[in-house]
Parts: sequence; C-alpha cells; structure tokens
Amino acid sequence: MNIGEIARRAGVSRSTVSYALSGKRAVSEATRRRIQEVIDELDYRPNAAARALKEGRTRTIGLVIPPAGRRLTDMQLDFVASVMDAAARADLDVLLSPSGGDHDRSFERVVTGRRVDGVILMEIRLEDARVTRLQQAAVPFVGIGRTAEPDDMTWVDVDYAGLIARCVHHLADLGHRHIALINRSAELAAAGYGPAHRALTGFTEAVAERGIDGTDVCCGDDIVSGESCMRRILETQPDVTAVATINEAALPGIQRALEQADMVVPRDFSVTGVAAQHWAENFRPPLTAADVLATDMGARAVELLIEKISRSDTPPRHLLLTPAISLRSSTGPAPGR
Amino acid sequence: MNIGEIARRAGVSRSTVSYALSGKRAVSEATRRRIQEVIDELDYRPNAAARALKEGRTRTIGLVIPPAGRRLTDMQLDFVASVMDAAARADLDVLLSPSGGDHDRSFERVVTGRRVDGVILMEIRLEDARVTRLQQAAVPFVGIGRTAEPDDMTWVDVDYAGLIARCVHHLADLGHRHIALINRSAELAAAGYGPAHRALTGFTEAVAERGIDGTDVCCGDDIVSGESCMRRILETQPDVTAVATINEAALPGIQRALEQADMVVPRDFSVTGVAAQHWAENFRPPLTAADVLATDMGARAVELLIEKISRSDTPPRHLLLTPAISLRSSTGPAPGR
DNA sequence: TTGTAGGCGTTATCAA
DNA sequence: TTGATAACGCCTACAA
Repeated sequence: MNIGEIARRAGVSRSTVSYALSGKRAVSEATRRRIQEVIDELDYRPNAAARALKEGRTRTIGLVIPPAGRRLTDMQLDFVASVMDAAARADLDVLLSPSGGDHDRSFERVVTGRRVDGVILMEIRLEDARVTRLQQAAVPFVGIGRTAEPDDMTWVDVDYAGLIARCVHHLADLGHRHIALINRSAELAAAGYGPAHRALTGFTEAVAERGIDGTDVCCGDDIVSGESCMRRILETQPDVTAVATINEAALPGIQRALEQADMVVPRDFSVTGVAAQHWAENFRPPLTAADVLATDMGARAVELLIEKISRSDTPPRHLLLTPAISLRSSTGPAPGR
Repeated sequence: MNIGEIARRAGVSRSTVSYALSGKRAVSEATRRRIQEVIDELDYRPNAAARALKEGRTRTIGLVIPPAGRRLTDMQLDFVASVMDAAARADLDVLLSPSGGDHDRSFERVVTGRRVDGVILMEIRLEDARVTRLQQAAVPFVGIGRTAEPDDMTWVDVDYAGLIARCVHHLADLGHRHIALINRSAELAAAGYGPAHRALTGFTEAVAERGIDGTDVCCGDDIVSGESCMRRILETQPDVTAVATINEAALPGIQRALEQADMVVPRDFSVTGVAAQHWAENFRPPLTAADVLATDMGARAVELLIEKISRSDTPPRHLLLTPAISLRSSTGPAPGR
C-alpha cells in the first residue's frame, strides 16, 4: 500500500494526498474527507524509509547502552525507560545499540549509516573513542556522563564527586572517624568509568579535608560481591563505622553482611551513598542517600538531543545533577561516643 | 556523502561502487582497491533509508516490551539483552517499542509504517489485540508467551503450568501438606497475563492430584510486596510449610519475611519456584528452582523471526520451554514429621 | 569488466 | 484548490 494507490482510489494526485496528510497546503474539506476515508479503509501509513530518504531525517534516535552480558543497574534501567518514554512523547522511535568496544558494527551502523537523527550515549568513559567517533561523523549526540575533556560536548551527568563528598561530611558531622567507600567494580574503574573515578576523588578530598581516615574498595555490581566486600571490611578494618557507596546493586549484599555480623544499622554502623530511590527505600532501615532521579535525566537528555538535532549550531550544554541527600534512617552517631 | 560522490572520486560509475560493496558482480582488483581507498578516506557507508526503500526491507526488527513505568523483571531484562545480542550477530538493528495498550502510536508506527521487517512481542496476554493487529497487517512476528488460541501464531513460551506442577509434586514428595503459590501481581492476572493464569492452573491441578492443601496469592513484582505477602501467609496460614513462586522480584522480600519470623530455610520452611538463575543463586540458601534460560529464549526467538521474515509461508512454530528444576538447598522435608 | 537507466515511495517545487 | 514532476540514494537489469 502506497500513497499512489490512495491517490488513485480517492481520485486525486499523490501530492494532494501528501498535503492532506501533512497539512502543509490547504486541501478542500471534501477531498480531505474522501482521502481520509480511503486511508482509514486501507489502513495506510506512509513508508518510513521513503519519507526518511526524502526528508533527510529518520525520526529515530539511537540509544547506546552498555554491552549485553553486563546487567544494567536499576538506575540505568530507569534511565532507559525514561528515554523511551520521552522519545515516545515526541513521536521518536528508539534504536538500541549495545556497544562497549570501539569497533562495533552495530555502533558503526548507527553512527554512520544515517539510521538515526541523533544519539544518546550511555556509560561514557573518561577517554571514550565513541565520543570522538560521533564528533567526527557530525552526529548530534548527548552523553550520559562526560569524558575527561567534557567542554566541547553536550552531556548530562550526576555529580558523584560532590555527592560522595557530602556523604563524607554528613558522616564526619556524626562523629565517624573511620569510613569506607564502596565503589563500582574494578573492571569499570580500570576502563576509566567516570563515576567510579569521580566518586573516589570526592571521597579522598573530603576525607582529607575533615582529617578522618578513609579507605576505598571496588566492588562488583551484584549482591554477592556486596556481601563479601562488606564482610571483608568488617573483618580487616574493625575501626570502620560507616560506609558510603555508589554501588546500588551491592546494597542488599551490604545489608546481609551487616546482619550476619549482628550489626544494627544505624546504631552500630552507618550506611549512605548514591542510589536510585527504589533501592534506598528498599534498604532496611531506609537508606539516607542522594536519590538520583534517573527518570528526570532521561527526559532532559532527550530534550537536549532534540534541540541539538533541530539546530546543529547550538553550543554544548552541560547539566550536572546534584540531587539532595534524603535523610532517612541508615545513618547515626558513631558508636562508642 | 553518497555513492555518486564515491564513484566520481574513484573515476567509476555508481553501479561499480555498489557492486564492489555487495560483491554481486565481479570487479577488477585494481578498481576495487581504488574504490575502497576512497570509501575509507571519506568514511562512507550506504544510506540505510535509501537501501531500505530499494530493497523493501529495513534490516531492523522491532522489540515490543512492556510499557515504561513498570520495571522489567530480571528475566525479561535477560531476555531483552539476549535478543539484542542475537540480533547484533545477525547484523540486525533493534527498534524498541514500549507498548502495552491497544492504541499506541509507537506500536502503530512499528506495525504499519514498515519500520521493521518483523517484531518480537513480549508479555502477551491471553487475549491480545496486538497479536490480531500484527496478523492483519501481515507483519512477521514471534510472541514471547502465547494467547488463549495460540495455534496460528509462532511463539516461544515457558511452561509455567508444568513447572509449577513439578514444584508442587516435589514439595508433596517431601511431605508438605499445606503449600502456597506466590503469583505475579493482581493487575497482571486481571489483564489476562498468561504465566499468571497458567501457573495457577498448574498449581491447582497438581495440588488436587496430590490431595494436599493449596492456596494462592497475588503479589506485586517487588521486594516490599514479597515481604508483606510472605508475612501475611505466615500469620494467617500457620499450617503452610512451603511456597512455590513465579515472582522472582519478590524473592528477596520472601527471604526477609522468613528471616524476621525466625524461620530457617529449609529446616522450618521450603521455598521453590521458577526464576532466573541469577535470582535463584542469590537466594539464601540457594533456591531449588526451574532456571529459565532467558538468554537462550532470546536467541531462539530471533532465529524463528529471521526464518519467518525470509520465508513468509513458514507454518507457525511453537517452542514450549520446560527447563529442569535445579536442586539446590531451599527445599527439605516438611517440618514436624 | 564496466556503464546506463529506471524505480523503490515520499515530499516539495513549479504550473495551472 | 489541485496536478505533474523532479529529486532523495540506492540497487540491479540490461547494454556494451
């Protein structure tokens, strides 16, 4: 079924059908209705490829997610869902590309085959070849996260450094003198994953500023890793009375290890950090944490991308989110004071 | 950048470039290399829309997932990841459409705008308007799950009825006389979600067959719901000594409620069901459960879809997965015997 | 071994 | 108010 067939049956020309559909030219009410009847009857919809070819845009955006095999964190999942939602509201389709490595056919197709009008690039590393690739291919894109040299690209990011620093200050205010940072996995850190590095920076600086003792550990993004990681801290560093974490997937494991060590939160031990609201509220007791509004982030990223697509001369924009820390009940005064 | 420009710079005709790229016609080594050099230099790749228009296919498949707002279960997430993976291996792109309702613009675009060559439709309900829609639009598709009348469509599904029945028999063999089924949410059941209904059917029949006492409850897909659900069972039905569940997201909550009631698994209480391996192994103690290989399902679904796309006359195919129940350590003899 | 030309389904310009 | 027609970029049958 194509526009010519509709035109034939309605007894008009193809252009009239096109204009009746787009509204870019006046069409008499009578013919408009006749055309609409035929369209309804035959369930016609314009061929997307032909339209894309003619208009030079696909009405599709690419969403580059971390590669399959690694499970998305809940925060990332919320983000993906909110991108889908925002895109749907703008009548944009979303093409998913799971790309981690540099030479990835799926990513190359998206970038250079004009399959999409723009790209949202998740999980950016401090040095990221994909960013360079998108820039040289002149594909509009928005980064979720930022590289080490972020000024010449548009991005949305969470201020992990600032948030973890706040957590440290909060704990120090409560009298804790020995605290630990439970970071993301060693693999991610080694790959130059920004949040891992920036959280560590914020932690180190804040700990130094307050003159307290801080150690940091990497921890896999899963319950079992969280449990063994927390257990190791309890065993090898008995002085530690509080942890801050950006590893939400490890939280249930952290909780389990504390329970097994008969540590009551927050009486014996304090826990805080950065997490999706969902995780914070599922912790027992509810976690004092910076609630990242991943939902909001997705919508903002789509907005920025749409802007960049429609006017390619827009200067780079940066959105550094610093959500407030919700005081719940997982932090308390340092024990023994 | 288009094929004409490449041809011009290489000093050949457009068709020669096209043939050099596709290999469908012999091209002399010298010109082939000259063309390749230009292509490399200019980083050319064929325009996907033009190719799709000419060839009548998009090399893209649609993946219709449950609507945003509801979090995907881990099993669903694994499935999505494996579809992405299988599609990438076949050099297919994946267009994501979060569509639950019947009149959904995103779904309609996918179905009828020729945006994709075929569709994988997740979370099918017993009566599902989307199935009818795809059939009448003659879009090749594979269902994940099946309707009440599944014979005339191709699908891949998990045999929840059979698996839950097996769980019941396993528990009955261990001497349990009062067991409960923790099902998916009441909303899903009300919407006619197949697994919820079929699990209940399998449960009811097996319980009757063994002459034991069974109750079933619906439970939200989250930790908090799992906890309150399990607690209610313990309080109101003290006879119950075991549960079977298909609600993996509720498992941590189930565990928490049991711990708080000082129930030791499997000494005082047995737990079993159907879950992604990931969840089963994270349960304490590890869950005796049917490990659904969502990863495998995705690959199979893509295979079936590719077959259906390439030969539209293929008869409907049905793949009912019945994974084995992995005996771990969350089930034991009924207490007090 | 290579070139020419037509058409895929749309939109938009130019005429009427 | 409407119609004819020329692109958009690619592929491929037909010619040479």
